[in-house]
Amino acid sequence: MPAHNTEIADALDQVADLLELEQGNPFRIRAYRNAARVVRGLGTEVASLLARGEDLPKVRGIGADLAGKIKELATRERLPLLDELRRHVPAIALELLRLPNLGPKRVKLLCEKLHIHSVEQLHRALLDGRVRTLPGFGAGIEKKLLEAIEERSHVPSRFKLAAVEGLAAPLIDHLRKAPGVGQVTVAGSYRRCQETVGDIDIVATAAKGPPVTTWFTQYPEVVRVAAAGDTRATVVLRSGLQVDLRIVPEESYGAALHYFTGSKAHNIAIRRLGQENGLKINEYGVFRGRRRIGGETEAEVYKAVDLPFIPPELRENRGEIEAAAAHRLPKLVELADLRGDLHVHSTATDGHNTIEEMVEAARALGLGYIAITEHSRHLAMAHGLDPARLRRQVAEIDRLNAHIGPFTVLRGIEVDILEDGKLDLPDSALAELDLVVAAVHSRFNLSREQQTERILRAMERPHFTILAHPTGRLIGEREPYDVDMPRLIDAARERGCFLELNAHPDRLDLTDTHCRMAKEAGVLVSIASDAHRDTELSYLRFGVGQARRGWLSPEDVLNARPLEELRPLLRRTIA
DNA sequence: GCCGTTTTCGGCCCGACTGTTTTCAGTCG
Repeated sequence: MPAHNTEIADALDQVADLLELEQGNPFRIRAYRNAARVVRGLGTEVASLLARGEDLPKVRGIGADLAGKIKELATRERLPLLDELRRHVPAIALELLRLPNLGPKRVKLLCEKLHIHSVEQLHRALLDGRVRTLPGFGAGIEKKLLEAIEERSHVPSRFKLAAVEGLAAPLIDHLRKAPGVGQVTVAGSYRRCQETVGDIDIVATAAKGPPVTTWFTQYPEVVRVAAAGDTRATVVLRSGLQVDLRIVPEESYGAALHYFTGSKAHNIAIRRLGQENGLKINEYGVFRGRRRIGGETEAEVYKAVDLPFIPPELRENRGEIEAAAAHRLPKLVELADLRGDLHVHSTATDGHNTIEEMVEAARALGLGYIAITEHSRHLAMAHGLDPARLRRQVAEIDRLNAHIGPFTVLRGIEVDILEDGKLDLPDSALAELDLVVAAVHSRFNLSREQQTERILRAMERPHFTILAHPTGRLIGEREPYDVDMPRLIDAARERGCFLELNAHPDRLDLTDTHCRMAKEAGVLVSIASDAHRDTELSYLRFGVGQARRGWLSPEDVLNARPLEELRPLLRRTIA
């Protein structure tokens, strides 16, 4: 059984953790972390590359040794180095490393001096006052660790974008009223539109920092102030979300925003470029010796290293720097590029608004068309449509289209893909429609081979247009079902059908790397809201964020096309 | 562990905050 990329990446990260605990060479540790990140973001499974007799792509930072280890993990699923390290380091050490304020040094002390073997034991040792007797520990750290252990059980470790949006907006409003504050911007993974966010980073400008950090820590939602200095502060909100604020002078705004937007890997690569050109780049600006040569805007930071501006969503050090240097950055899709939405529900099944209400909401967003795609009969709990009810809905849509003016409702369905790969409605019913969105809603636990075959068979059906939420995951709640995405993408290209990027903030699949694979294969992506009520059409913004992370341009997006260009593409799938 | 138009050895991004250190180590981002 060859290993998946995520498993390879986890193993490499674990090597890094273990080396850290052994206080190994920090640059060696970084090399392993970097390799883990590269493998995780790779479009293709390493194991299938090797099975096809191909080699790993050449990536800066992965030399002969790491490439060998990655291959070994992919094929043999074992790594002698990892086994060896595990023998030296107790398993609990890895777990303790995840706690705040515990790094390799303190973890080592805990294990060696207090013989801690579980988090519960640490908890007891903290309560007994044994921990504070160790060098480097004191009452302060004791308190923080106790808080962290007690908090751990009931706070989600990562937050979905939609949740963060709701928490960040009022905080930003609060900060804008701080004494002497200028700009206030959310940076970090939130600005990069990562699908989940561990904490939020805010960059603010002000001539004097302390009044702003004080104002910040007095925000009513703050339950704990983890740190507060003159220019930075960290708090935890009632929701459990951690917020870091950084205050810089106005002339450093761009450099600070760049620095705190990350990603870390992107920043390291940019700083390194600067260094090669004799520059020092930090959060205060770009410096040649002591002379500051830029940093008021992000564009100045990039200009200093001879690059054009790189959009935040691309900043993962996954080739964007090389692409920028070669002037081959994609022109990324924007929300305003979307002309319609190809996955929308109504009250006919499990939606909460009528088709007319959904049309009004779509119009208000500036869209020109939506497809009504109800569930099919197999999804009984959603009161899915049978052929007769579908026929009646089609007639209703035709009547509606006659008088809603410059807007079109497309006749669609979200048909279930049954376990054997058949679709839940007969071809005769599907033939009446403008498009058929097909989805897996059952039997998520099939083997990779079976699940892939099931979907491939469905794709062969004559009216199959779009594969909805292609991995079925619910972020933080349900793992994706096991499916060979490269094979699905290949099949979609051959078949001339499309993949959905479901914009619901709980789903957001395709993932960014899968979007990029689809783009490279020439398979168009439908960014669709899957709205079940009128307010959810605006979820398209999350889909666009994910699409941008996947390097998609307007021409890669099915519903960035006006209706007259869309229709022939949809018809092409009616084989 | 990686890498090279200064180098195949000796570098490797850079700074803030905390605590218990009384001048800085550990941790974090």
